[in-house]
Amino acid sequence: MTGSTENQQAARRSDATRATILAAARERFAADGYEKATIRAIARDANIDPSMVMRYYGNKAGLFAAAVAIDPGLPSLSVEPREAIGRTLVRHFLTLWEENGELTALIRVGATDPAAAERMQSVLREQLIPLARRVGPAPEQAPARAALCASAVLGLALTRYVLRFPESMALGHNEIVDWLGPTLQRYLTAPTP
Amino acid sequence: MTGSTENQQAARRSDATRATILAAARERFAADGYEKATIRAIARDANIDPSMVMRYYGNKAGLFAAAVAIDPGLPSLSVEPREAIGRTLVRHFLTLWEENGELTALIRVGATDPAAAERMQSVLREQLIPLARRVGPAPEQAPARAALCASAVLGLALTRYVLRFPESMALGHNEIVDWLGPTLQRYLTAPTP
DNA sequence: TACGTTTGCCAACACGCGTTGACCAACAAG
DNA sequence: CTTGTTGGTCAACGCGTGTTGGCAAACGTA
Repeated sequence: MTGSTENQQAARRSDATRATILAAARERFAADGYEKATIRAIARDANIDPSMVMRYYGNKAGLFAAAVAIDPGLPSLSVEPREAIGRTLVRHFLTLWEENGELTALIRVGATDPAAAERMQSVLREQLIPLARRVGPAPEQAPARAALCASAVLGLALTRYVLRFPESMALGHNEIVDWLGPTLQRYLTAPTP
Repeated sequence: MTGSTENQQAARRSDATRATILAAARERFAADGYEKATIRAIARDANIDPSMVMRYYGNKAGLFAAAVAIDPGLPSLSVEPREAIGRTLVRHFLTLWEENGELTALIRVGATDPAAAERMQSVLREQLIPLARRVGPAPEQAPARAALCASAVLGLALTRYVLRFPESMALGHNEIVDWLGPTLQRYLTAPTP
């Protein structure tokens, strides 16, 4: 409450710099992981001084938190036919992954940083498990079924976007949907084997 | 040739230290990744001086290379019935992963180090693709089918041993084989969807 | 014009890193 | 006992890191 009429923060002159830093940070974290993505390198990419990063984001951990603060919300799947959920999910994750590299950064960093790993786990807990509970046969199996789906999707992301196996990068979108779709469908809805 | 009768290297007094260093290095690399697993920390675990690591392994890269110098050879699958390859493969990888942590280290480091990533890729090329070519329907599809298998297996390893999702760690061995077995079986042998 | 705030750059700090070379103790051979 | 080799410790180097505080220019306002 500043007493002024403006309720939300006024647009500051430095917002452009803030955004530039954040964009450079996202690229560097996605490409190099946490330790190798140095503040100096990010600042060099953004054409500013390293001390500006500290001023605007506090410290390196704060920068990373701001860089990966996105929410990969699942689409409204309630309108989908139950037999197509697998394919729809794969398509959703595929486009999600290709259009913003924060998710690649999250895997790269999560491989060594427990905090980032927990952030990924929260997506599992708050989105994938509830979905499995809605569409699956037995509610108490939802965590296991969701975990299997996560392993399938993250496995593809790992080989394709992180490790960059040529054989995995060569797969076309439709090919991936055709192969992984039935897998997720089975993990979610098939009876216990 | 030293002129002595012994042809192969004699057992040296320092072999115990060498082994201790290597064991500590494996644990640290698996737990922390390449950058956070410092030579000083590894030496502290092994109760020796950091300079010994340099003397015996040259430099940090050499230490890591020695720590992950293992060959996850596939068992002789030619004797297996063709319909059980999926389940057999899953069981094989599962035991492989649990009894030596080098593979976890390889994923953790491969997430940020291209050299380690290439080492993983070589397993795909030299073992999984030939297998897919032997058991699959169309030889030219072998790389794609093998890449899908790798994504399934590595995805489970990622969520279970690297990110350590509780929901993934809670899965029992038989449960994993029952769910992932048919997936690999389909990736390897099913007709193109 | 004068003044306080914002935006940015520069130089430096303390720290931990990989790595090196000098030095000492234990052992084997003469 | 003497001598050369091996196993191991210690202290230090150069470097890059995250982080800090001071100072100069640009800006908005009166």
